[in-house]
Amino acid sequence: MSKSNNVYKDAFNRCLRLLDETQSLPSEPELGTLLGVSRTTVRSILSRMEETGLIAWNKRNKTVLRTPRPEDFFPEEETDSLAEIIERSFMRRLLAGGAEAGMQINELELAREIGVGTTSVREFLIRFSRFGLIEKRRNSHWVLKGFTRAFALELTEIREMFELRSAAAFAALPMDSAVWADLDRLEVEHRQLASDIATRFNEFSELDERFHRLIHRASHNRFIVDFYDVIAMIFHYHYQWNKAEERQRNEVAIQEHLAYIAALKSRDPAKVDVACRKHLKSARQTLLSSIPEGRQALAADSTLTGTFARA
Amino acid sequence: MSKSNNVYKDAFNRCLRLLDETQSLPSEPELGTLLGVSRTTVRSILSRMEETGLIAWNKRNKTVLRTPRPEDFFPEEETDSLAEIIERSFMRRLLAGGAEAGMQINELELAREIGVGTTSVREFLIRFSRFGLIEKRRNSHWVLKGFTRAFALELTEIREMFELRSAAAFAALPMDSAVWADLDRLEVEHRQLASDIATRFNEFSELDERFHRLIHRASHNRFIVDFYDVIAMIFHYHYQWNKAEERQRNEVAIQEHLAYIAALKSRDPAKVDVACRKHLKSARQTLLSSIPEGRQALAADSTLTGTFARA
DNA sequence: AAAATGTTTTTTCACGATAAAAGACATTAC
DNA sequence: GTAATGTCTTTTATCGTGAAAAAACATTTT
Repeated sequence: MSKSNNVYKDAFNRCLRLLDETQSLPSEPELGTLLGVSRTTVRSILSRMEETGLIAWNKRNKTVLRTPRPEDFFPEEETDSLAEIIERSFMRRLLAGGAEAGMQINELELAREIGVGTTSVREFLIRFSRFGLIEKRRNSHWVLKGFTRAFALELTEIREMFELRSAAAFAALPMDSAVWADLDRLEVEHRQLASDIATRFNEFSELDERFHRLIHRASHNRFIVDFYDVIAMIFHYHYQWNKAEERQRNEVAIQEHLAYIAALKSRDPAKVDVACRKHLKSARQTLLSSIPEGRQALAADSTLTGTFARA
Repeated sequence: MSKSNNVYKDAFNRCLRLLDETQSLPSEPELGTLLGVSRTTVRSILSRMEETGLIAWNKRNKTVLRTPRPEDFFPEEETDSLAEIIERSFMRRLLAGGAEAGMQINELELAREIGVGTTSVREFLIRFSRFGLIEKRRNSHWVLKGFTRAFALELTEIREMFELRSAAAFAALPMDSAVWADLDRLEVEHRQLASDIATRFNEFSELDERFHRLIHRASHNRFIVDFYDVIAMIFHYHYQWNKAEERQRNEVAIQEHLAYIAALKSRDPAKVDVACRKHLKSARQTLLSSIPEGRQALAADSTLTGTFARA
């Protein structure tokens, strides 16, 4: 199968939405920049749009012939990259239970079950290893360290260290820095979400990530910025499986963020420290409460074979 | 070529040294544990030892027939894993000059120049990326961020944060913890090295790593422990290219370590903090002084093609 | 029966091959 | 002459394959 053309399909779908909005298409290089793909892919997209009668295309003249219909789009599941597919599949197994600490991870089995080559699985595991949840035995298998309370505590310890430092650096930024405008925009978004919380509470996780990434960026330290990837990954999946009291939790978090934002705007280091600590403390509580100690197999079908096997 | 048998060759050489020392060989499983390889590899080793007349081997009876000669050993360069070969080769290019920040890294070219498959190079780059020196453009090439002053500052910022915390945790460890004995042993090694510094100054880097790893382990935080890999990698190569005043630098560092050890043994948090800061400060100075700002191509042969190409 | 050796199966590691996607070069249009 | 389009080349992403190494199973020895 060699390589799927998901880049093309995903860009095609995004291009359709663009077409729907603007009713016109720019030049090939411009479209490439807009979609984040090369001209080669842009031209494939335009070819198909011409074939399916969406546009008339002759050199620089691109005329929109009709509005995109649902059936013009590629199915969403065909637009995911292999890495995304593998990650989702792996995380589902990890969180579905039956994945106890110390178990072995079998590359070949994982590859077969997901239906991909071993190379892709290997590369995924190497990339994933920086999250601290798995570990490689030299010349041998991977070992699952498990999504345990210890993991959550170690993660939050670093997070708190990094965020306190980043927040302090943020507050010390000169007033003419562009971040203050970014912060203002995020504040507005927080207020809008707060007033609409009943219907839009599930939009918080995305806003949460943008907010914290903005703060971490003020550290101007690549290791701090990169570490947020670990936090983001954990929270991403955490939000998916822990839906209990989601609305209420998010409501509280928004208020904490607003207090945090106000503290940053005051540029008073002591106030920033207090607001940051308060928010981090409740974030830690939320995460910890979703990891019962002695996390066991939740499903009873945990057999001795499969991706995760007993050591 | 599929896969080299470097694991076997390396284990064979180590087994020869063992044979030379003990004049006998234990059972197959025991030997496997000792050498850190599987029984399959152990049996291959024994087979060759029998063939080359080193031992007589009949089931459990392994009789040593003669002492290993230099020509019995596999050449050292055949015992390196592919990952090691690629890393060394990559770092040489990186440090040899001509590798400016922003340059592209070409997987195919790198693979061809080193004489290995692309998969191995890809996996190396993914693993290496956590060191913060390179960055991947989605669906495209890697970008070299460069071994710059900024990098060194960001690295040491985290290092100092982590080590101060680890040192504090270390000092707070109960007296019956096994680490105190480890610390005592390291202290002795430091004193021995200090008295022999004229001839053995180049042994310091290895001792340095063991000392700092012991301290970091007291944090009981996998992210802190893992981060030391980044520091160790940088210092490893740093020691190789910056030989200026090596002896004097190491002499100073040993004294700082001894003061640091004394502070830890006092278990007085304030003293630990002072000693730790002092050592970290001079470690940072040493690193920074070896990275001239505006680090340019040192070699004149930097062409527009090759592993690192101008963006 | 515990622990070794002997044998077979499975998994990891590394490669070359191939389609997708990016990038470079040549040509044309404004 | 700048910026687009048209064409060709190179690189990246992914797979299947095969040897090295690990692991599992069977048999023998003490």
